[in-house]
Amino acid sequence: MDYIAILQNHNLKVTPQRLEIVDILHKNGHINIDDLYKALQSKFPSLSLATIYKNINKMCDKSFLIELKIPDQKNVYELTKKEHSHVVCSKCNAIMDINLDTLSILNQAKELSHYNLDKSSIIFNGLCPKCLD
Amino acid sequence: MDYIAILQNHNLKVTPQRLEIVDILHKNGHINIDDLYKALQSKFPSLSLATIYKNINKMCDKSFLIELKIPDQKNVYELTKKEHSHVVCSKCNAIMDINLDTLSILNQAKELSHYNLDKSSIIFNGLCPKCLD
DNA sequence: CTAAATGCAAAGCATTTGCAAATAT
DNA sequence: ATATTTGCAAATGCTTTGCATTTAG
Repeated sequence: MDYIAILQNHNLKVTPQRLEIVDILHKNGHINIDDLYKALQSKFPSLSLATIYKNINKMCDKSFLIELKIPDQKNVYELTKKEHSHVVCSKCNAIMDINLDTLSILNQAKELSHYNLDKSSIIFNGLCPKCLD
Repeated sequence: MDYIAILQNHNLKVTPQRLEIVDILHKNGHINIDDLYKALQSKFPSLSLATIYKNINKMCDKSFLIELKIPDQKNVYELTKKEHSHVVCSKCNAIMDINLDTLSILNQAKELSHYNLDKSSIIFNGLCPKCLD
């Protein structure tokens, strides 16, 4: 995947730090600030948390990233992609994307609330197959 | 509603501060820490934020309260009641409860994920009827 | 009487800000 | 050449903790 073009399309200068951040996000799917920091240490020993925060915030502002607020856990970040929902393992914290029939759920919510809804944040909690054993 | 009994049922001593917290929660439906603090000032000028945090945390531990993490907003708290979802106005921050067909949504999520899910957190964003005008 | 709750001040984290030096375009 | 980004240190802000005092049961 062409991270360089993606960054440029969002008016973000292409720095080595950013490329690595995007790469880690792409490989991990979802990651929190601390784990991202740890994952960056080896390649950029001098990289500071401040830089991570600045980048993550800017990327969120540009809708390049999405911030996920998960009950009882730290916020995690993921590259923006097609709308989807999440299931989270209460034991090992594994996060998985799922594609619900969001449209019908959203319509249900619109009818019930009379709000003009455009976004949904749907998160489930439970045990993943591995932790079930 | 009998707040005293409710507190006692959860092994929480009945203090004037707690009664007022529960009363405010009951009247407001959803409230964040700061607004709760402000709302308590007049009746308890000496009440400290530490006390609020201690109480809110204890009440959450006892499943007497639920913490709601809303995208781009401060966490809010509500008295635990029958499972439900929330719609939030992106403009005035009004929060409304709705009763979706959670069971079928949960089943859909179970099938897709193969997780053994037991909890869901479903939040929608958009404009409320008032802010639409 | 005992255990728990309150309120204050201090401590602890997470996140943001300011600024000088480095880097991307 | 200019504007942006980085990285450090300091500042901010939110939440928790410790402890002495008060209060509930």
